[in-house]
Amino acid sequence: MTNKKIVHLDTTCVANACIAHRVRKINRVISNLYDTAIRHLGITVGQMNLLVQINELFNAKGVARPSELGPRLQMETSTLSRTLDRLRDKGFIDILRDDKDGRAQQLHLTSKAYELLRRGIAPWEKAQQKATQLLGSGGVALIHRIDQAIDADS
Amino acid sequence: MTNKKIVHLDTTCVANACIAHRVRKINRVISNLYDTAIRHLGITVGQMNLLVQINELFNAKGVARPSELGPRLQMETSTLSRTLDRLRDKGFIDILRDDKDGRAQQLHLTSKAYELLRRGIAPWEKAQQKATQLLGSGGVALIHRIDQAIDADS
DNA sequence: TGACATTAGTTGTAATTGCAATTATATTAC
DNA sequence: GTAATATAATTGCAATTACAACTAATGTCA
Repeated sequence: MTNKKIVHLDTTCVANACIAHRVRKINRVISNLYDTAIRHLGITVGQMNLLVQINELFNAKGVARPSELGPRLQMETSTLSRTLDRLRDKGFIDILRDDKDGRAQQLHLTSKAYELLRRGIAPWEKAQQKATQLLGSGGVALIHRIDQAIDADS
Repeated sequence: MTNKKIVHLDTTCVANACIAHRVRKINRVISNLYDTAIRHLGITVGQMNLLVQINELFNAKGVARPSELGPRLQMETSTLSRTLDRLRDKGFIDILRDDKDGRAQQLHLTSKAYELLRRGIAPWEKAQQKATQLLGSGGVALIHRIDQAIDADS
């Protein structure tokens, strides 16, 4: 009297092995950690990271363009476009036409954005600490390695 | 004549270290891989994984309820609720009231869902292979460990 | 039994994400 | 120099995600 149940389809392999399933789950948990930590600033992790990347690009090259942010973040142009709109509507960036190239745009952080980033660093660090605890130092190192592999691949 | 540029704010630490930034980026790339592989089936990775989890729960316990899927996937009830609605609208599941508990529901895969899962396994394997190549075998193992750490934490 | 708390699920609102199709500008090739 | 091609960004559509506030049913305890 074993095998009482009729199993219509065995999906254990997919269930146990699927990388996408796990990555998406990890993403939900980690993103939530940071979103919760900075919610009181009226911004999400995605938005904060975007502001940071704009700042990095600007500091490194003197100019930040959407066309460079997309590949850097492995993000669709359309997604980026609308996230930038939202950041502009919230007063965190100015979106200017590029003189040299009529198709392109230049992104500038406003003083409100600098202020926000300054205030955001402490709560970000707390979330980062929790995430590190959750992932373990090996996990964190690995996330960085995977990230580099993805950049190299693209 | 070094330091020509005025750097308003140094965000290199956040830019280089942020775990959320990387996890979200990895999620975009990996999810895309699977979505592309199974798009012709008219379903997304998220939906396929949900069907698989419903099947797993059903095979293991004889019944699959939303209230068990949420914690299992680290997903909000509200998100789950609407994803299930969509799967029902597409004809992949039946959502029945639970006799024993008037608040709860029982989820049943339809034959259309079983058919879909059978056809989905081959493309899933191809995506899985690409993902494994991208992450490396050590990477895959660590993703699993992180996933377990998250489950243990909750 | 009846009040209070807990649990299961839904709905309003908003952000993130991507595909497909489109507009507008710039570049290349002939 | 014009035609074809490539690049930058936007918009329509749909799915994923979560918080907050809600309804409905169950469980507790006094």
